[in-house]
Amino acid sequence: MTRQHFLKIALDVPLDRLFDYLDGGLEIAPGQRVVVPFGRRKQIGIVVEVSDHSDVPADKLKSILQAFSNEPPLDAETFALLRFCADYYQYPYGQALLSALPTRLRQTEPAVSRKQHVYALTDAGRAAGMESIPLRKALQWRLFAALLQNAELSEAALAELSSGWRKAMQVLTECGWVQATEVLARLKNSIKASATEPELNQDQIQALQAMCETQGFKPWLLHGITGSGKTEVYIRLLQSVLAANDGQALVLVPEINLTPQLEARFRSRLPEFPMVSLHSNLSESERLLNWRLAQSGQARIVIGTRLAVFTPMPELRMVIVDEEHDGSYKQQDGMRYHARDVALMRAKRRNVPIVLGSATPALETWHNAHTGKYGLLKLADRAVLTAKLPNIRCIDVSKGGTQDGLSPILVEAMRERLTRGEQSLLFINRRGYAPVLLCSACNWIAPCSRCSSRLVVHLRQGRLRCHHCGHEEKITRQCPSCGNPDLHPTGHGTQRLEATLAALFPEARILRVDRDSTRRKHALTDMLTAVHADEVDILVGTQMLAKGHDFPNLTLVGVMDTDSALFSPDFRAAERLFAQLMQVAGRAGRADKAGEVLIQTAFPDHALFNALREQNYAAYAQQLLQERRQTQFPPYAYMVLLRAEANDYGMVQRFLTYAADKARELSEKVTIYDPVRPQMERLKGMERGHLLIQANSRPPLQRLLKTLVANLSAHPLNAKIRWAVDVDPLEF
DNA sequence: TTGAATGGCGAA
DNA sequence: TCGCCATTCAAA
Repeated sequence: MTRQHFLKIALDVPLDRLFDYLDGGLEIAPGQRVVVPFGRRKQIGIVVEVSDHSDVPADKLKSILQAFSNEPPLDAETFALLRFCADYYQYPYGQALLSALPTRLRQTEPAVSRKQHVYALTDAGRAAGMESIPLRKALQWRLFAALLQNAELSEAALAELSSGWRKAMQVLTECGWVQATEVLARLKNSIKASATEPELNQDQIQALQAMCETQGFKPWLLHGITGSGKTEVYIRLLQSVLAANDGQALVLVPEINLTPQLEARFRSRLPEFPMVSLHSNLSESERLLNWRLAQSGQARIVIGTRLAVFTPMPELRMVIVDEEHDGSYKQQDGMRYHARDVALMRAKRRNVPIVLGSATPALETWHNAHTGKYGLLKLADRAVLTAKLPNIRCIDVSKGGTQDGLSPILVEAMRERLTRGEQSLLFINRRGYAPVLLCSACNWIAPCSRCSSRLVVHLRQGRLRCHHCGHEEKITRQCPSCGNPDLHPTGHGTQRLEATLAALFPEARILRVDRDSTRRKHALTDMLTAVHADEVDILVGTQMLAKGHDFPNLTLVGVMDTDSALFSPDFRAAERLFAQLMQVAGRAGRADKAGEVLIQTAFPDHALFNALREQNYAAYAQQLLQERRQTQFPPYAYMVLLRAEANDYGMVQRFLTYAADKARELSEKVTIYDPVRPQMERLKGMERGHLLIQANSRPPLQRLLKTLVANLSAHPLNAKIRWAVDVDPLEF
């Protein structure tokens, strides 16, 4: 008689335990994906362990229905990493594990990813040229033209050109002008590089030397301003780490927008190392394919957004987290992990180095670099020696003097750029026309019905919009409170600024870049291309423009209104504002032209601006850290936020009060504050509240949370309200 | 989370 | 007493 095996299986259910199943006579290994009966439905599960005993009564055990034995199993390292995360972030293990997989692997069907191809012109095609395509075949023309511009095009890229590309491409292939290559094959024999290697400066050389000398786990903070050549350091590092063996490297970037840029640069400089990207804009099948290529070790470089931090990589030798201070690394629902922190943990468990790159590191990181926990490497100079740091000045607007939000000095500076044929960028962090609709008679302000926020005026569409819940209504002419027909859009948004500028500089070509104007697919890329082609004189945009884009002809950056962040109750507001302004300032004068940054503020003497003028992150960070130490905020304390929301605040309050009492009863060396309402009290019709828990070290917090979460799950209000534990919260 | 089981309560 | 809804509980 064969020995009975019990399978401990992780399921996508909100229960922090594994479920035992019988193997049904199948040969099953840990890491295998299986289909099991659960209640009265089917569920996908991952076998975590094969054991020869079970504590579950025999009559309760069921057999698995199906096993996907031909799929490569999930490795032990990934299990361990997600087990750690599930514990640390107080999230059910099964859900943590399943949510780290591509969607295709979370379905009960076998996961097939169709073979992907890339297309490139053949020599014959190149020789034949565009002329050989019949004039009337417009689509073939477009495809051919695109292939002339790009060495190769993926199916995804082609699908963006036209949905009917396959047929036209088939004709081109049959003529022998175009060659299709399977993606896997291409991974093995990549195209040869043509890009030249720039000379390194002294800082870069030293940084590389330091990093290459160490072995095993070592976190490095690579601190360098925009344009100081961080990317070049990454490239050289990847070269040296990957060339030595069959290793893999993981590169994280904050936003999808930034992956193509970095990817293109890596591809041209590191052609010998097959690379895949992972982010949520990929199609399901593409994501699965890339994930599998990483899992099999064929992809040597994986570049992706936060979700990529969990990608199985059997030969992982190095991790890079670019713009490590960026808040996008924090997952804001489900398992609320911070990808930078998970990456650090992963590197530590794997015993490999990790590089955190930033011009304005998170204070947590800066602190670690100064206590010696991380190695600190500075890139002080701009890598291109001719490029100068921008000149940053504040314009005092405390005594008014602005017209439609613009000060004469800023207008004059813009006029100068116009006459010189250079570009200006106005940075304003408010989209829409005006942030409020105000009644001049009774001071009524148009509110959102579902959130505790104001409706934003979108004049062109004639609508009022809530930027928090998406609620929309028509602009009212009459005040619903006093009947006064004189409602005024008040304050300035991107649309209004655009209109103001159009009136001020009728001859200028103005482009607005915000979430509204870039909603269309590829809109952002098209706009950036236009800026590069000098088809734009003045750019008006939100923080979207702050990140990662290099505009060589841009010599003036105007910053409109950031004062609210100076006095925000959020203790991280100043840190974030500084990072943001540094980043926008970096847009000015990157090539051979000196840039100028003008900041309109009513508080020109604020310490933040003083530090910014000198581009002295270190000094300002030191000051902020001192404040944090005095007030016992992170990084001098560890925080956990218990968030709760329900239709009725009474329930939220009862739940949080219970939680607070319970926590106080359980706590050792932990501070429990009283439940409070967040800045956004109501969101999408839900009344919100939260409870802050704080301690000087992590272990007591973790111990408390474990019991507290178990208690709360058993609480009668558990089902009635939505609640979540946010460990190391960024937003309050 | 989902789905089944339980129990309260108004209508018949 | 029936049937409907809301609440509670188990899931291997």
